[in-house]
Amino acid sequence: MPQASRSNSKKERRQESETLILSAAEKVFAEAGFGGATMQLIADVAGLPKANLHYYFPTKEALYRQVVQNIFQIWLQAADTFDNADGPAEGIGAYIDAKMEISRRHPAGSKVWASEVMHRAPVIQDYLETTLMEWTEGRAAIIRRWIAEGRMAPVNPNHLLYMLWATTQHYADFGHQIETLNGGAPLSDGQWEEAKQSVKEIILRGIGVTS
Amino acid sequence: MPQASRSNSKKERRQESETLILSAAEKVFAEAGFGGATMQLIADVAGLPKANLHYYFPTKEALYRQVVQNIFQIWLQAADTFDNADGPAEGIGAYIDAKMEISRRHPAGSKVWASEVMHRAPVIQDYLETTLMEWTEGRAAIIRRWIAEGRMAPVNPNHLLYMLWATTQHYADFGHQIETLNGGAPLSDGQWEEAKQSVKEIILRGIGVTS
DNA sequence: ATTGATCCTGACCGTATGGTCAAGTTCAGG
DNA sequence: CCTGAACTTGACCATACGGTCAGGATCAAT
Repeated sequence: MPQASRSNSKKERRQESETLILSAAEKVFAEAGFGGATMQLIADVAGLPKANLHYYFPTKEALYRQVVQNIFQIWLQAADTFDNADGPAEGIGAYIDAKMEISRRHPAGSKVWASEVMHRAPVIQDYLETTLMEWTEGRAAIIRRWIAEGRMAPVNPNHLLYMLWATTQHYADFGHQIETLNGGAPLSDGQWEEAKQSVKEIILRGIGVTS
Repeated sequence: MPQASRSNSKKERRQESETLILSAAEKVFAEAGFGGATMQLIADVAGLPKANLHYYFPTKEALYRQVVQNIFQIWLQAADTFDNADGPAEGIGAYIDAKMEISRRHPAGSKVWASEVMHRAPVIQDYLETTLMEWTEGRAAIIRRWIAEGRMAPVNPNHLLYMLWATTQHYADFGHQIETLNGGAPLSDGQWEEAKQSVKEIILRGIGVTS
């Protein structure tokens, strides 16, 4: 009988190897960019021989594509906070919290995403045109409703969303700059909290919401 | 006698060649990243043989370094608007205008800068630690003074600056995403104006300044 | 017209990279 | 215990890359 209970079934080991490789790849792609990353370095970080990587992912591009898609999923997940909200203060506030948390927990992923978009999205252009487009229009509609209901100032929804993305992701993508300006030390727990509060405070007040 | 009046003196031609190469390099580095860019492609874009590039710039890294330094100069130039201002509305408003204009006019440069910082600033770390650090502290002091004078809300100056950088540079670095969400078309003149106004409106209101 | 310095470039070189492969190892299922 | 499929990996290959160089072209100064 198949040993479903054993911790290392064949399927599970495959899953583990893929996760290990994807995690190493995310780091290396974030630090070196797609062009600067090498399969050898990813293999070293993962602690596997290079040929093994090509067993699980046929090409460097396939591996990269998987990394980017994983990030995109996390990115979209933060959307829930927006939908289930009662109003702008709660919805946008929670969205900022969620995205700041992503910047803090997945800085490498954020950088890979930024790099991909900066280079004209060679592998996820279709996602931008479909999923992201729909997501954006949906949230813009919610914002417009809030405005119509007089619950926030009449601002352009798209530019508000861009500001939310820009500001929150900045803490991951430009984390090194922030760290340098912080005297070379990563932001402490308290400083992260302060960052989150600052962003929320300025933006919420900026759209006429008194939290 | 040296032909100082002739349009193509030796010095001028050297200058022209260097500018041509730097311009091509900026484009290619922005589109492919440092690792993905090739000297051959830069040469093709510049319309010169590859060996010629190595005559003016000994290595790929030296060329890249020059590109990054040029961007940094433009970046710092926008600071003037901050210093010569009477108060937060004028100072920060003008700074946003200036940085939005940079995003519009130098999108490639902005991307190169972003890429450099994202990759832990391998070639301009010293600039971050000296020039940028001083610049930031100087502007933070101005903001603190404005706050003390009761001319704006008491916000953390550093996080305000990060927000200004993030939001304005987003329009260059993530221009492709914005373009896609705009139906595939670059922002029109009017849309750029709207973007600028939106950013200024939300941030100025967000820091308690009624422009 | 001569000359020396600067500029230009095709051909070349060593290396590192993405990817392949064949021979071996492991292991679930019978 | 056998067997075949899934997995692992050291050795290898073709290519593309950054960089070099020798020889020629250009041109300001005399």
